[in-house]
Amino acid sequence: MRSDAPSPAAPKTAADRPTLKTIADLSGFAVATVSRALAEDPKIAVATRRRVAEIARQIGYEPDRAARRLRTGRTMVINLILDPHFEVLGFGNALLIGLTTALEGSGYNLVVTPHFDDTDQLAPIRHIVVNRQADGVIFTRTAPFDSRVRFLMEHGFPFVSHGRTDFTEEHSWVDFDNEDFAYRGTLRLIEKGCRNVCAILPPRTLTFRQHLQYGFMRAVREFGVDTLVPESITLDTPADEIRDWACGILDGPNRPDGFLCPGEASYLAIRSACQKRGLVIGRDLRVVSKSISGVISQIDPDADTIQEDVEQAGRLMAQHLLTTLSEPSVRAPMTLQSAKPLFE
Amino acid sequence: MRSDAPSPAAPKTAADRPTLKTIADLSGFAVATVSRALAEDPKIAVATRRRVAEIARQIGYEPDRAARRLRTGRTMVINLILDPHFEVLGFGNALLIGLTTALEGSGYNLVVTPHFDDTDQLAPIRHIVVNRQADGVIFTRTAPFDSRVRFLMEHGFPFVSHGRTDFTEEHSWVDFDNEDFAYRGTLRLIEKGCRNVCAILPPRTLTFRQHLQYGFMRAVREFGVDTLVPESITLDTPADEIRDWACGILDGPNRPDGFLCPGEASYLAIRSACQKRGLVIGRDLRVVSKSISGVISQIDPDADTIQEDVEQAGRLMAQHLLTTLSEPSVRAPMTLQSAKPLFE
DNA sequence: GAAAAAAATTGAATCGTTATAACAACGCAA
DNA sequence: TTGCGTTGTTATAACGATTCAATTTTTTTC
Repeated sequence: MRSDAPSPAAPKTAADRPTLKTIADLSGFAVATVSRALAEDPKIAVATRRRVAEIARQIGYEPDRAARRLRTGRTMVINLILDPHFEVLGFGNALLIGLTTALEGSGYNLVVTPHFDDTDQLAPIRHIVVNRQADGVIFTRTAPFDSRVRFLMEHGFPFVSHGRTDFTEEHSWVDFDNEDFAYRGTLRLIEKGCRNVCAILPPRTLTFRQHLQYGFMRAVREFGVDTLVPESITLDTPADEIRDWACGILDGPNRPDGFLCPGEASYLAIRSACQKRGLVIGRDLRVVSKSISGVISQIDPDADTIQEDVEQAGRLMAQHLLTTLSEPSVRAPMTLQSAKPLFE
Repeated sequence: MRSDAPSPAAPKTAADRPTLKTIADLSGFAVATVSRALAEDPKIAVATRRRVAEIARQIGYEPDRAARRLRTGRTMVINLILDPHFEVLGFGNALLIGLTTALEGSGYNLVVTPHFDDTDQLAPIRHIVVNRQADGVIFTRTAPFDSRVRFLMEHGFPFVSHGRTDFTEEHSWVDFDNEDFAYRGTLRLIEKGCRNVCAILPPRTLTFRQHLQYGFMRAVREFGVDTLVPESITLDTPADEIRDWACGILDGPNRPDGFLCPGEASYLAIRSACQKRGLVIGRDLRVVSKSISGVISQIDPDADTIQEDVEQAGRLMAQHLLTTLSEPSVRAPMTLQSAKPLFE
């Protein structure tokens, strides 16, 4: 390593990064004093604190994350578990933007971990908890009795889930009011004259299927219209499969005249099927869809959509987690995002 | 916090996380020996290495990141700079998936940092370099004389950019062959009979504008067709502005009969304008677009698109960075992703 | 069988921070 | 003078890994 043998200049970056020792030497105080002064310890004289803070500011001191983490055990890391369905149009992006903006300036880093093996959802989380890789965890697509939630609660590990559970013990979550979305969306379909409405729902494993179903059923019961809830088709079904299925349905004897799509992908699939069958949405049948990225209204300007603000969800989740981390005793923060009124 | 007052059992998780000391005690070797054994130091007897490795495996030992980082200076972190235009449909997601999959099992963590202040692109990177927050950096939307690239090269800090620069000194990058895309896309338009083609280009600040322009101009010169390259409208222009502009153009005296859209958003905007003017893509005019998320072919099954594999770009960038990190002496890896042939 | 060489192991220092406990220096009461 | 609180400051010991420079053990050589 005789890299700087010939060249005299070129000071290696960050080789001379300031530490507490630097400030100690500069100020004349001991390292311990400097540390406590920067921590605003009341046992340190106010004059000293000011002096030290000033020097720290001048030389651009920033505490070493590794040293801190080693000493205190706090990682200053929040881990987002990226799951296989993250790729749903816009959802992941929006969430990420929300998370990072809310975390900005908090001192916490967001690390993103994938988990593509659906069979063992717990693995990445167990790894994080057991090996202390983060101070808190964030994940999506929560199940009624989610194994991740159970594990994290058992271990007293801070987390915020996107979506609720059916556990009795409280935990922090952020969720979109899917029941209200489904209720109002269905009402809308009925109001427009639909008498046979179809809802594409998430897989049975996910909690928000229940919510959507409740809202949907509540609306259809009130008005006594016919329904169709496919068994084999869910929000996670590949687009072309949904499309083909919808084509079949549209050809059938009693075809639905209204569709409720709790996701953009399913809307596009239905739309695709209509195209194939020469049907026009808004004339031959009605569709109400959730809107996340905004593509839908760009494609079909007068599509009936209800906006889910995923970026806000991200911000909320980050804020909730920060709260939980700073004051663990407080009640777990929970937020239900309301479905904004339909655009008319 | 008197949670475990009554219960005697309940071993606090990870409180007894195994360290080198644990293995040392269990095996009878010294901590130093264990450390070197796990590092497969040839000066340690093979039998010892095996013995130590076996114990480590049994008790599930995993080295402490903070301790390692403090001692060696290696953070084992790769930082992705999330920029304001990350939200472009699908791009960010795909990149993230690619990055995380390629990083899986490498020991590197991916931390995501936002940078919404377009005025100082350098700030987040300077912070990372000066404060040793990561071992390598990844970013997108590269400029011909990108300040980030210059800074990182000056400091000898490992990075991979998405997009090339005009610097003479080599550095690692991954880029889509936009020139070829533009060339072939334009040829396609001409082949379909277009005689007045319009290209929406990225802002002048970005390198890939040049590439697209070259390809575009090469094709139009070969066949001597008319062109329109808007000054005020770029890929970054908000969708509704592009739409309104396009409406104006379509109303004008010599309206283009072909559009080249190097992004999904611009395609949708053009499409939107056509809808407004009652024009049909594929009949009244032609559009060739880049496809990233796949929405386009879902909306318009017979749209002319050329696929950019962003997920692969992510994987490549991660691999390149890993290579650079493990053998810094090797020539900086660079990859030009070829535009796949048009689907016909 | 002793000296030299090679092989294997280890003690101690170090990275930058924080927490504990000890230590000065001071005034003030007894 | 002795003793006792205050009030600030500091020495020291961790946290868990790596690495240099010994040190011990084994093998080889004469």
